[in-house]
Amino acid sequence: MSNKGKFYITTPIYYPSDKLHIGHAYCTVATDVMARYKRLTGYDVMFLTGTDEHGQKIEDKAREAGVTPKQYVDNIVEGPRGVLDLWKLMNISNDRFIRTTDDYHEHAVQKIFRQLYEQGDIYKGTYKGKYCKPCESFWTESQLVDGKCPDCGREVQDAEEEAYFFRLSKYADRIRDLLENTDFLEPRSRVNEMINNFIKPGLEDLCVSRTSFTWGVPVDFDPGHVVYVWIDALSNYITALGYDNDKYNDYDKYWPADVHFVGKEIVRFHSIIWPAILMALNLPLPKKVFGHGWLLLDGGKMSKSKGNVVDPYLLSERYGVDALRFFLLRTFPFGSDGNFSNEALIGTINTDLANDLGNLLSRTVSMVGKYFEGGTLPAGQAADALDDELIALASGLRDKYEAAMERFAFQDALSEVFKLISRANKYIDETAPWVLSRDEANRPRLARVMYNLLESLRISAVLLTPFMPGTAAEILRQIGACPCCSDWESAGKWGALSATVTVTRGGNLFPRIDVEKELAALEELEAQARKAALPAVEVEPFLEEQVDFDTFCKSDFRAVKVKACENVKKSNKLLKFTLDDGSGTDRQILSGIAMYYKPEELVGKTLVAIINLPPRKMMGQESCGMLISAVHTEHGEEKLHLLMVDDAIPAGAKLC
RNA sequence: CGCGGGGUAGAGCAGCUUGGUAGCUCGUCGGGCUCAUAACCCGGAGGUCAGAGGUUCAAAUCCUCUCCCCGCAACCA
Repeated sequence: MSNKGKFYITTPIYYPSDKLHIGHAYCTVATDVMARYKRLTGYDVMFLTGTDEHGQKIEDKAREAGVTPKQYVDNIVEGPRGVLDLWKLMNISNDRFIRTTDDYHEHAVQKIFRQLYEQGDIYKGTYKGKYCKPCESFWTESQLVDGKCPDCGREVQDAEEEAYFFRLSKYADRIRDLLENTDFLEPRSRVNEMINNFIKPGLEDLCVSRTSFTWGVPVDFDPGHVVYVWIDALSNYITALGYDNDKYNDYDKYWPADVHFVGKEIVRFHSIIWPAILMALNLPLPKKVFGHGWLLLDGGKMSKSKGNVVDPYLLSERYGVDALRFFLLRTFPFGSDGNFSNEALIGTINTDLANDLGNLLSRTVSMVGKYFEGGTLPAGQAADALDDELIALASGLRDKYEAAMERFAFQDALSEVFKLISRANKYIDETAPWVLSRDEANRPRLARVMYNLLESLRISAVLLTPFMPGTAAEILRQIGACPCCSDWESAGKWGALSATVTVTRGGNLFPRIDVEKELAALEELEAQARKAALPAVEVEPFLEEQVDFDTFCKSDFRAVKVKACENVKKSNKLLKFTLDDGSGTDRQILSGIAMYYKPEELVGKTLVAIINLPPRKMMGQESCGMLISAVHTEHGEEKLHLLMVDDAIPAGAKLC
């Protein structure tokens, strides 16, 4: 394999305030595919990912959970089913993983901050904002909701705090030139967004320190200040290579980055702030920033609050990592948003992977085994004009694939591969090997047909390797490809596979999925997950208003005994109680609790009722009073318990 | 007039930069095959490309306006 030089690629460092979702997986898989592709083609690749672990939100989350911020992020990053587990499961081949809480990074950030301060690119000023006293939180004008605190809705007041600022404005012209006149930022549509929204209105200096929280890298020359996200997080791309630290020593080798893959919401930080910081540090700029689209759910974005976060861990376990990896890049154009759905996922697995690719391998290997002793093709094969189209398509595939990959057009690259897979399936129909097999004279021809199919599979498998490493290896194993006909070089050459190859029948690559059943199962799982995400127990908020003693005393609570209880006809909520209230006359009360109790289990119980409410008709029957219950919410579900008291209490006993 | 993206067959999407027969997947209808994971192959039906106007010999594609959906607006990929 020829060494073409280095390739440094990064994902954003994710914010571990919660478990990662399918959107994070999308970005990371795309980066992984690119990294594997570059390695395949002979580059020395450095692939970096990591986590951005400081900030107010994590400080808050940790407090809620009753742990230290470090314990909190440790759990999400290193804990069970955490970030590291997820990337391992998804077969992510990152060479390095950076956490912004790593010592070497923190020290480097302090050095960078100090350098920028000493050379005048960072200065001390005041940060003006709005302050909510009860919440002890700073807000910017734009964060306010109707001019009030977005958290509690109360009035806010003007406030100032001391802060350090980065002279972003100084670099405005150079940034504008970078965006408008180079292909630094892609896709191109993102450039307009940046220019119109941020450059044209004028770049303001950027607040790069905080005193309102402590979970961050301390500014070492000014206690009380912590470095804010910009310098802390963005600089990971160079500190992870060893910039300003002794942990690593690869800065000179790999910087500048060849591409930063980022989500569209952080394009601004990577295309404006990050280059400006690098300009100030007098360092080379990354060659490219690519802002990919989002995975949407039901047309809207994913968010915890919508309770619609899809769990990549679960999907990987259920369908296999390769299927999920493939689906993410096959289905959605990388530069724009895509609609994630379980139907689409299962549909893609069935159509592309099971029916087309899996079945092609299965039928091909099976025929070779059936028609040729020991699954070995004989020498002396007979070509035919019928083969030309297939061979031409397969021979030209690598170049088309490469062109698409170089544009980060994963969807197009896969689409090209599947054109060949499709063509090969058709080729089987055209050549009808089962007909050839009936006459021994056709043996040379039959062997050639099989060889052509194996060759098509081989080239496809090599090119699928970055997307589905495990699957591609299994295909190559089954068709008997040796390492020398499994590399990038060989993918561009028809005929690399030995003519007398021996195949090995294996299991099905991707079993077909029963769509209906599977969707129902997934919905059930997601419902459970949603439920688990809701608070375990919630109770009604307490009333602020006071009730005076006399009013309270007017409510006549009594112990009552259930003499009979039955469902009310045509009602699915109401139970009809016949009660002994100690007066000697039966009392009838209707209560809307049929979904919580069966009538027969209540007979004989001693309950509590208020008996001096005005009688009220429900479903044509009179209810004289109300039974008292305790209510609360569990995982979003209403729960109710009738108040049952000691049976030693006689009917009619007054509660006071 | 804050900015950006989008509105193309029943569903989901590509095509739009560089105008010239409207394409893919699923679904549906019909046919073929039997090697294979009830998979594979062929064919049909189904679209006034959101609406209106303009440029042009020619517009889904370029320009103008209108309507609708979504996202962003200092840190959720």
